[in-house]
Amino acid sequence: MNIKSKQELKSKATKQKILNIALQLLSEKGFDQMQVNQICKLAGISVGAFYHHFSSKEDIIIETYKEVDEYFIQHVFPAVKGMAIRESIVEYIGLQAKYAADKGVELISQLYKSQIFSGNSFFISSDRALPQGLKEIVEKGQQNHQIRNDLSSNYITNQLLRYARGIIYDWCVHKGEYCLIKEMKTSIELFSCCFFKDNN
Amino acid sequence: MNIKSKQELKSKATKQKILNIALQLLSEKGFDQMQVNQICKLAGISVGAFYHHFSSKEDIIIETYKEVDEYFIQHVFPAVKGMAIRESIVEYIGLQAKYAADKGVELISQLYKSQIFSGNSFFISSDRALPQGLKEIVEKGQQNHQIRNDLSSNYITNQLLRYARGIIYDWCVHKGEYCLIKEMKTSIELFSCCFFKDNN
Amino acid sequence: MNIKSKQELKSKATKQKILNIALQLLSEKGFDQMQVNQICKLAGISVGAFYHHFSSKEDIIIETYKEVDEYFIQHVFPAVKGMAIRESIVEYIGLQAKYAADKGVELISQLYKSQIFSGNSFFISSDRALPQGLKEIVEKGQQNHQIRNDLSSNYITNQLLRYARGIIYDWCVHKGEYCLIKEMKTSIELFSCCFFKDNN
Amino acid sequence: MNIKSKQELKSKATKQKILNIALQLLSEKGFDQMQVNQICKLAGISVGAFYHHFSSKEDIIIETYKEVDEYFIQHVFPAVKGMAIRESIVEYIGLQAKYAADKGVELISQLYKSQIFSGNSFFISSDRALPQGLKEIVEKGQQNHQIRNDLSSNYITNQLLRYARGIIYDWCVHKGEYCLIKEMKTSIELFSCCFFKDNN
DNA sequence: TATGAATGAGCGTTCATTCAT
DNA sequence: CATGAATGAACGCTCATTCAT
Repeated sequence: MNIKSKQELKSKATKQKILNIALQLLSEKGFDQMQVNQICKLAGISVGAFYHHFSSKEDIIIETYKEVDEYFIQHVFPAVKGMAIRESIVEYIGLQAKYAADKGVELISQLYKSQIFSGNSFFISSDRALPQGLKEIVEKGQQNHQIRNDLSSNYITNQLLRYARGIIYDWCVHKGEYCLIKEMKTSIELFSCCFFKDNN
Repeated sequence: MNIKSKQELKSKATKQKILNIALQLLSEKGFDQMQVNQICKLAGISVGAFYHHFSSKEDIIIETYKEVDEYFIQHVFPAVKGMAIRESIVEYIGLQAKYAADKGVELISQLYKSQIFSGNSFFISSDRALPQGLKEIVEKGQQNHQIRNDLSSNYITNQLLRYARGIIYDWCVHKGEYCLIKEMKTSIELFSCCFFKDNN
Repeated sequence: MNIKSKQELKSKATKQKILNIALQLLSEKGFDQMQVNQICKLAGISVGAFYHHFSSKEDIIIETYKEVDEYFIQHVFPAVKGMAIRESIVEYIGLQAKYAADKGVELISQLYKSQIFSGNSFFISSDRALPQGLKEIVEKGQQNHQIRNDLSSNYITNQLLRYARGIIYDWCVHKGEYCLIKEMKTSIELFSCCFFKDNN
Repeated sequence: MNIKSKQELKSKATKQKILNIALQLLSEKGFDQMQVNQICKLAGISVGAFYHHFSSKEDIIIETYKEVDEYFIQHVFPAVKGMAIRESIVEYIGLQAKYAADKGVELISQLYKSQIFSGNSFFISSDRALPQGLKEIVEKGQQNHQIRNDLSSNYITNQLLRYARGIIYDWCVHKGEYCLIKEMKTSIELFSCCFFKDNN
């Protein structure tokens, strides 16, 4: 291992440390009440160092979504490969629910809350890995003639993701009182019927 | 009219005046850019008077909730009376969308934002007029054997409302870029198929 | 009982109620944090009623001292009548300590704290019943030739009271950790020697 | 001198500058009338800089405590070295009075006020330089058989300091109307008799 | 790379007191 | 005697971001 990679490793570790602490604070106090100063104090770094790793406070949120995408690329895509279309859609969105449940209702609530007024629209961007993955499944289903072709794959994907976000939002409003994963599975099974040709 | 009620009347008028101007500013400029000072200047009252009627700036948002049910009782219930089941459901939730569109994306965003962490769960209480009205329609549909009887009226109602809230949330995240009313109509028509016996 | 005295009784009761609640708040939160509004809410009266009974917020403090004087006139003066000079001085100031201990360290702390910057000087006024009573004892002692005549009765009285206040202040700083009554007794016995002719 | 210490030096200088100006204003106008804005304007810094160095306006008061012991170690200890016991006690406590008088009644009032409810008990800690110095004098006096041995040096020291604080508190309540230094001298001479064997 | 002192415009909020009713 | 809506000047404090070192 050479010097450069050592530095890189340390840099990555610092960034991850900042991110972890920031997310901790985010879920505890919310975006507005999470102060850059405090993150730095807890992470044992200087304010300058923070801005070396993140271009702005909001960048924390964006990085988090990148983490989600990473999770989907690493774990979800392989998991649904080879499944039947129906199952893979339910599983795919089910794993989105699992991710949210794992992160905890506090953090997810804060993310959904801050999304409403954030400048960036990373959350709903169709370019992200998460929607892309689902779109691919839908398109495969359309090629197989299992999924309706009178609606574009984009439309169907967005409908499904919006529905999923609606359920997660609902779960947040209910303060995580019910099992998100189970609820998501049932609801997606119900809703996805709208897009399949054989409704039974 | 005695002295006491005169005072009360004046007090109520002042409160309503503050509320009107505040909501005006809220939808024009957003919560953060809506300044207490400005509200007071426009309302022709002192800052102290504002804080006499509202315990904080955020209180403005909370007061708004109370208007929603009033709107439904006054306008929505009569409007859907006598319609066919399918139409009445679409219309009912469509009017929810209309209400949101009328109020403006800024105000609705604030409502959806503050719901996530509010102590009260106004949104999701089944006791409110809004869900009750929808439930009645669903039950009528079940009695007519148009709507599935294997799912409870409560379940179907909650599904529909949650889906609607999901779309409104999505509309907020998209900063009101698309027409909520049209989107809601199409989406509900799509989704409601899941609950009707004859899916065509 | 005629109408007038009924009214008077009610008035007195209201005033006492305000005073009790105010003192409760005073000891809990301190003078600055005790709000007139809150007092009124807790007492179930209007703000106007408060200002009917008290000319200002600070008046609460002044009334409290009047209560102290009342206590001394009612209970302390009779109690020390007939005692020997030495005993009566120790007893007199001892009862001051007892009063403080009864009221609790919180309230006394707040009183001592607010005294430092109060506009009124009721606390240290020589005209009050409390210092007058002690002065009489000292003068009696001087006439009996038990107490030094080279110092004025005023001077001795002030020295004793100041010393007593110093001890009470100390007790406050120590958060009432020691027994004020015992400490006061011992200390006054020690200090009062300075003013007696036969020091043994 | 390296970069780091340069920064540190500048930081310290700024903090000291703020402190000096704040204390100046404090004794001139009192705590409430001393405005953070004004401090900053006079110090030629931004409001943010003030809050970078002090967590609140009250923090100014707290910082002042730390100077007292320094003053005693630097000035008082040398001054009383070699004096006779009686003189040194009077002088020692007299210099405490001089310190208070020099600082001004406003500042000292603030100290005495905030002591009552402060978390730390700086005033009454026996570990500080101030009480330690007095205790040493008392112990020397006991070894010389000038001071009573039936009372512990601790007890006598505490009695004297408490008495002194009582007088300073009284001086504060009287808004510095009389000469604290003269009053302290006379009073300590009077009181200290209680602890000397030859009372004349 | 990293530090951390400095920026500074801007805002919500307080609350004893009054006085028309 | 009692009410309580209204006053309104005044102030402490925030905090993301920058940049000289």
